[in-house]
Amino acid sequence: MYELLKKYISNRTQINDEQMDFICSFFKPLQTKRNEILVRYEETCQQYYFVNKGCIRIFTINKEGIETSRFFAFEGGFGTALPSFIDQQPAYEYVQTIEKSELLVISRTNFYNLVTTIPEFGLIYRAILELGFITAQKRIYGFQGFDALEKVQWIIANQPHFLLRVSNKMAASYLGISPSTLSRIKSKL
Amino acid sequence: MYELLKKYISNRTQINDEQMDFICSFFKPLQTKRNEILVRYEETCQQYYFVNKGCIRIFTINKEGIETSRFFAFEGGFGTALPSFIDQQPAYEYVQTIEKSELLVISRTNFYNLVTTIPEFGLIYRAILELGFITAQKRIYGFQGFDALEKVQWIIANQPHFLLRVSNKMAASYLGISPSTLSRIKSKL
DNA sequence: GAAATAGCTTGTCCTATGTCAACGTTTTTA
DNA sequence: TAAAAACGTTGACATAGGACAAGCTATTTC
Repeated sequence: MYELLKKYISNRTQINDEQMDFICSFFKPLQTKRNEILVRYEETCQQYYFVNKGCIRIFTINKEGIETSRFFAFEGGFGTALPSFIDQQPAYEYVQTIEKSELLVISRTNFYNLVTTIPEFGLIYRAILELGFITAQKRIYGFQGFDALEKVQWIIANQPHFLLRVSNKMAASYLGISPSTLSRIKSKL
Repeated sequence: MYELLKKYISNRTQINDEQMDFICSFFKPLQTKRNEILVRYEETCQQYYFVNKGCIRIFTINKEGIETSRFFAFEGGFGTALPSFIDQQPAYEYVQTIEKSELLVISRTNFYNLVTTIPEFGLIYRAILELGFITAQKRIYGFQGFDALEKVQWIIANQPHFLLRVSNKMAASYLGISPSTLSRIKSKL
């Protein structure tokens, strides 16, 4: 149950078994269904999710009803409505499992307690933030000034499994192009 | 010289005068000219910059020669080629002062020493990363699916001084629209 | 302070991509 | 397993905004 999470942590910092088990004891298993919503728009996010199996999607819907996907967390990754989790303001987004999934959930309180009391876990959080920041930057760079074809090539180069794993519609809403355009581009390679 | 920096720190964490002075002692003043480059493409970034006066721009140039501006730090803000600073890979971007500026510079080594040894400074770094992440997210949301007019309205709402402070060309390259389009939109409000 | 360089504005034209619709296929539900 | 719903593909059409160029203005440099 905790193998992936332990691997995630031990890959990023040195930590003894006792502390590892202590950390894991705050993560509770959660089974979810396809398309289950974990955090709703305007809800304040109180949990951090680790994906053991399945996939989490973070997305939003604007006033015209258009969906934008912001982030996908697959097996072995963390995901939540991080801006809301951090500053405890209502989320401008939804958190959803797009497949039947198996998650490990930690409450915000316990998460920040671990960050504060266990320096190694503080490092983990720092690494999450650093990586999140770098990923967001790459996405801005990756998309700004790119046409639709270049965006698709970019995602293939940077996240090879992405197009195989998520639906056309969701992929298009992540890339900021219409499903029709994505479909046309894929048909030409 | 150090007023703004001290204000930045004391606004974000509790710290005594002695530690404050200790922290400040690692920041060295640097005068720069208009359009001076501080970090070049493919250089590995070794410094963090605090803006006392003037303005830092982070930007990149793609293979077709098109500039994209990623971030502007004004008086009282931090800026650097953060992805490169964090992971010590060559930067895919430039750091530049777009006006005659007065900076306070700290080396990466000293910066991370402070982060590690002074918990309050660790909190400052965490706050920088959290804010950077949230800002990047808002930008992705703010721009995805927006047309040119909406982008301009967005920047006016979120950074009211932005269009007054930077050139049309740079503003356009930040918004991901052409200078012509920005000019046309501004003329209609 | 004159010359040169860079930036801003605005017109014309053109293309990439969105919208809409029709049809076929896959997935879900009962 | 049958019906319904959602999704993917493709065609026809419309349009936002980019490219380019010309002229004007502001800024820099010497």
